[in-house]
Amino acid sequence: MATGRTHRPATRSRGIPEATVARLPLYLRALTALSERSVPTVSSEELAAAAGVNSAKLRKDFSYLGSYGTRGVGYDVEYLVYQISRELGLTQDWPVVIVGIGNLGAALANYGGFASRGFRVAALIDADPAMTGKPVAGIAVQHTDELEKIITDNGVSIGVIATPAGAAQQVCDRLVAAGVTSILNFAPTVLSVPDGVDVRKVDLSIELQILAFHEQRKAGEETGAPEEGESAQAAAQDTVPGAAAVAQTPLAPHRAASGAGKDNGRQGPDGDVPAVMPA
Amino acid sequence: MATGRTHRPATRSRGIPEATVARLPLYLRALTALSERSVPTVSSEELAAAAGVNSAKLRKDFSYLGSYGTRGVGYDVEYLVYQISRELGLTQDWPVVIVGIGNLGAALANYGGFASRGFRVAALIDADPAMTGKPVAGIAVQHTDELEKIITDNGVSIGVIATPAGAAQQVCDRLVAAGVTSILNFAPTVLSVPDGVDVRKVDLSIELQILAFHEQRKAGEETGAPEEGESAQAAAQDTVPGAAAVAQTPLAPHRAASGAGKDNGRQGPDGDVPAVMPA
DNA sequence: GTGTGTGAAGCCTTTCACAGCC
DNA sequence: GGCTGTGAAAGGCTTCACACAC
Repeated sequence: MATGRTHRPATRSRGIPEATVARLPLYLRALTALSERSVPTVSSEELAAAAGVNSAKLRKDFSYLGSYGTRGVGYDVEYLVYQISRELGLTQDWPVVIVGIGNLGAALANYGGFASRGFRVAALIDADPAMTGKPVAGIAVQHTDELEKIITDNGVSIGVIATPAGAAQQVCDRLVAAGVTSILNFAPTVLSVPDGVDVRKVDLSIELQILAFHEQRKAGEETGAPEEGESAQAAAQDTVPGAAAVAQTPLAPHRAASGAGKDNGRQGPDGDVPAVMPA
Repeated sequence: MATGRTHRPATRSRGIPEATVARLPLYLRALTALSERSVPTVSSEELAAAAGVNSAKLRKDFSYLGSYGTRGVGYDVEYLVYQISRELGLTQDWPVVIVGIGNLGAALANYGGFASRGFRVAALIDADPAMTGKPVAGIAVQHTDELEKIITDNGVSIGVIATPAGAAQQVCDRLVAAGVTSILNFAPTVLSVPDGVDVRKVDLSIELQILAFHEQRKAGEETGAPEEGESAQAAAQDTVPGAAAVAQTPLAPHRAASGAGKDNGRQGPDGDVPAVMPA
């Protein structure tokens, strides 16, 4: 590795840390809310509170984008909205396909936040012939056979996989072969993709398990041995007093996926292909 | 801060890094798959590939749990499954309530991975009287009025919020007041919670925006100025050759939430209360 | 020989604290 | 006086590389 990033003239550097990128959408949402309330400017302290981070972090984050604030005053809301949108690439239109129109796929298709952020559902795709033609969220579901054509015709570069785990790798391969270079994966599988393809993973089961871990710890503390409980628990507390222990959408290590793609044809535990993203 | 963690006799230390905790479910899933194929032992290299991480990280992670491997051989699959399950608190039963039975709530209710990991859907709750009594995933939906009673009667400590953003904070407050201490939030809002309550956030819109950011960068590189593109892109590549740039469920800073709970009554952009988790 | 367990090094992220500009 | 922008310090996570156990 020995990546670049080392020194770089601060001139609007291309080198925004992943952790910062992951928080930009948070700021953007808070700013959008302010914008709708016609708030003209906001301080780092206020915005940070609205976004659920601390102000030092926010200022540092913004410093990677440039100097968009005014000392002694704060940030211009509209201007920041624009700058962050541009940085995130939301000023352009991103056609998206959703593959796997089960309960989850339907939920995603109905998700209002799509359109408002530059994303457009270009197509819904499902392998079940019975689904073909059925309208979901006002869009007729298309059969998997059409996948390649849909991707090409619409110039889709972002795909969402909401299929059962057993189908995910195969769908992924087809998406990638057809030209998709970013994938949001809801199936509980490790996808292996070629170089240059981004995959992000959302996994309900994992989130719950992490919660259970902390929950268990709490229970253990109040009951049996208080021991030296400080570690995880105590580290909480941030800017605001009345709030703690919240893990916001965390940062993204941006690391490589596994291979071992072989046994991906296998299904997880549970019955065969439960309604939505089996474990 | 100056947290503990400093030195600690390696005796099954209480101080597993958050990043490690976030990966345990990944290992557990891979191990479960191996277990079903009756694979008796596995090396760090193999398991790491199956889980989509590199082997050094995996070994380091396991070292926080204890020395469960055998040098020159590997790890006993069944034993590891048990140890990780125990560590995550999955050997006990966790009753869970899901609040907000729209498209997403229904998807979650139908999610097969619940039961198989020690989680049990104790109740489905929705504010719409028309939903009350309707069976979803074999469970009759109950009205929000019953929320407190349900929590208490079932000893629920984990709640899932799948309501529109406008309702999330209020639901959260009621859950917490009734005794819930861990919340998985699908609504695109910053929840403010009292000390000692864990919140994890899953947000589709944010994930897509992060993808768009990288996607935009790719486009910029191949088209206009190749500049000094290496930064983000190059940092990819891990263990396996044929795979890169995957951001697996990232680590969790485990930080405090915002206040500013005031304007949470406000709705996001988009129409009013779209089907599922509006932006 | 093989593969784990782990100190040490390196990198990234967060936090601090204050100079500088309005 | 207030608030941003940012070096510097601190902390945490990942990677390296090798001793050690089987």
